[in-house]
Amino acid sequence: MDRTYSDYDASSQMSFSPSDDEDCLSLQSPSPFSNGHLTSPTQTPEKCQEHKEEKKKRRGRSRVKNEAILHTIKKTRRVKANDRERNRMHNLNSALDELRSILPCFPDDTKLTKIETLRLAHNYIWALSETLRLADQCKDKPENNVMHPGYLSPAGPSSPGSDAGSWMSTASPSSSSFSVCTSNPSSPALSEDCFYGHTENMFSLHTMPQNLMQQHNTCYIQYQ
DNA sequence: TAGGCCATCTGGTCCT
DNA sequence: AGGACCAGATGGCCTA
Repeated sequence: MDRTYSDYDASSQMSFSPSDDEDCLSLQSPSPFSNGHLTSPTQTPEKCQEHKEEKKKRRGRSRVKNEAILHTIKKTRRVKANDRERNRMHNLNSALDELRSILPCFPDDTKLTKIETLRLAHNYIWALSETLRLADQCKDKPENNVMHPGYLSPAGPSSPGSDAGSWMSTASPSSSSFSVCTSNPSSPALSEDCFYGHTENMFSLHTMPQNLMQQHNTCYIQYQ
């Protein structure tokens, strides 16, 4: 069972060597001569002076020991904080791994970086939402049974309303602009570099929508 | 070898 | 008071 810091503080006092205890006791507890100063009639002025110097030395030693104890306490707290921080980061990484595992179809041999994972997840969510939105539109207008959402085509949207390049991009929104992605401010940003350069980390353009068709009966969506 | 990514440590700040 | 969270620093590993 772990000790709390206060536990440690208390127990650390018990870790003194016997001589430490003796020093502390002699400084803190009443001496046979009472109240910490010499009242014995047998004390000479010389002995009194020696005793004062001895007390001064002991106080000095005690201060050094107290500083050492504080240092030890700080060090112990730091070690525990480091341990917690390590665990926290491990939990964060586990969550990222879970996220990676549900992002479809990236090659098993290449692990998405953290930033790629987050951006891909963002774009994936956006694409799912967009697909559902289009499916709802199709329900409302059954006569329009063929749709071509623009984000399914590398060439860009087929109409201004079905916009936005590719949801599979992991590019930074701050990276270079790509005309396809600028038509809808709510869509994930996309860079040309990413669109053409990082696709080895992504799944096929058509994979996700086909899955979605099966899952959501969005059978009106067709591909070229 | 430079640059990217990552794990870890660390001190500060906020929250309970 | 103690834990959670955060951001900066640092060093190791890998790749182009």
